[in-house]
Amino acid sequence: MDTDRAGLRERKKQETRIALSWAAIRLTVERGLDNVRIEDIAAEAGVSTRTFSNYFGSKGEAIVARHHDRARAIAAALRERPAAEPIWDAITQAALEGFALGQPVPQGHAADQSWLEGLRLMVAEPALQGEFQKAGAAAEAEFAAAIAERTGTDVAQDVYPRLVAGVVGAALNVVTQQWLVAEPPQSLEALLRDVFGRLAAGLPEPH
Amino acid sequence: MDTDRAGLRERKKQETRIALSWAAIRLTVERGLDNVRIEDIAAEAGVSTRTFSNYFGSKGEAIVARHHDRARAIAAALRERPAAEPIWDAITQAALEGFALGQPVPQGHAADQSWLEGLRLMVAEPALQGEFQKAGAAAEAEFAAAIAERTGTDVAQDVYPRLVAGVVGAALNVVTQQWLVAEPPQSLEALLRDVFGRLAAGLPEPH
DNA sequence: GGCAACTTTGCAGATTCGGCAAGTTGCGGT
DNA sequence: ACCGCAACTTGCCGAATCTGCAAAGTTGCC
Repeated sequence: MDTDRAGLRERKKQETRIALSWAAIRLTVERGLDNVRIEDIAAEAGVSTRTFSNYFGSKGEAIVARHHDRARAIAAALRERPAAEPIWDAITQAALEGFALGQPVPQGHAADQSWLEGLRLMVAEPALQGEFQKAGAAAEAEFAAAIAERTGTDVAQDVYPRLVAGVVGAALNVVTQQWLVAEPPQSLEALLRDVFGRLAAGLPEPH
Repeated sequence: MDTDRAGLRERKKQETRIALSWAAIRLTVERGLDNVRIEDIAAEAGVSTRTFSNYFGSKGEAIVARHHDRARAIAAALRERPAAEPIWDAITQAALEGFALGQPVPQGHAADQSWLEGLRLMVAEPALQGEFQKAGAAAEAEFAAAIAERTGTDVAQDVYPRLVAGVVGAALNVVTQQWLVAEPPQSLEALLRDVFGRLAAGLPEPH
């Protein structure tokens, strides 16, 4: 989390983690999930395969790590929003902040068409679906805690915070997917506002 | 799907599938996920390990198979609801029907305390979280299709059907979890009505 | 009865997973 | 500056999983 305040040790760990995750993503986008072995990812990141296992339990986990970090960033951002702010406004803002941080497309791949195509293939990979969901679920726990805190409810007793957290997670998934696929492209901000607006309105049927 | 109309062949396949899934669940509840090998599950169901792999790609898949089937049943039930019915009523009813079918606790384990305890441990298993979510996600595709059909929207273009499907999936997860943990126990019906009611109301903050 | 389609199964090779012990390196105390 | 501890990396190895392939056993249908 804190890329600044931390010893060399901690920094290096983060670097390896990110290097591994990114290597996993890049190779998967380029070759397809099945054509990437852990060995390749480790080599790409300059560590041993055994070290890979120290960081992630599987290929999927590594690939989804950035997704996971972003979700946690959003949860963290939510805690920072003023308590007086209506909850859906707060969530929308937190999501915007979280998405603003992580660049999903580092380096020079920004407008690369084949990269985008590979990305779409990757997120469509059935074996990764569960992994993405799992990452979201892990973050949802933090969400739920943040929401419980804000609304004075109890995570253990009340359904409310977990329900909102789950719904937000689902919404983020849909937004991410739609953003990736939409033709013509839509801005993340517009998508987020649209989706959270619908949620706050009780998901009325469109007509 | 059709346990009736089908040859002996199809019936046997379903039986094996269910036997495997249930063996996986039972052994996991009793011993814990890490102490169950595919070999054990296959033996329990009276087939070879190779056959296990013909049905499921992993232990996790086998364990969540029933969960998965139920989610699909709910999606199917939704299609049967009258088109005029308000959407949240239809979804609530479909969920009630879907849950009514699958007995999560066959045999004589119904009120068994240690069984319940094992179940809680099982659903808390991190390695299975993703699996559960994945099963839900697979069903969500059918949900989205059903909702799109009902509301005259387009799954590919509109965000609405996927958003609702995702939200419903999240809601079902929360309900299942709450139902399993709630002390004192709450009825599924009450939980479902509560949760879907909140969703339809735009998830207002409790006070 | 007999053929065609489907399912089960054993086997082998590739890959992944996780414990263990040895080697390295950052961090803090003296 | 020095030293010892704790953390991290790594290689090695065995257990477990996954998958293709071909043989053997079943089922459905004429």
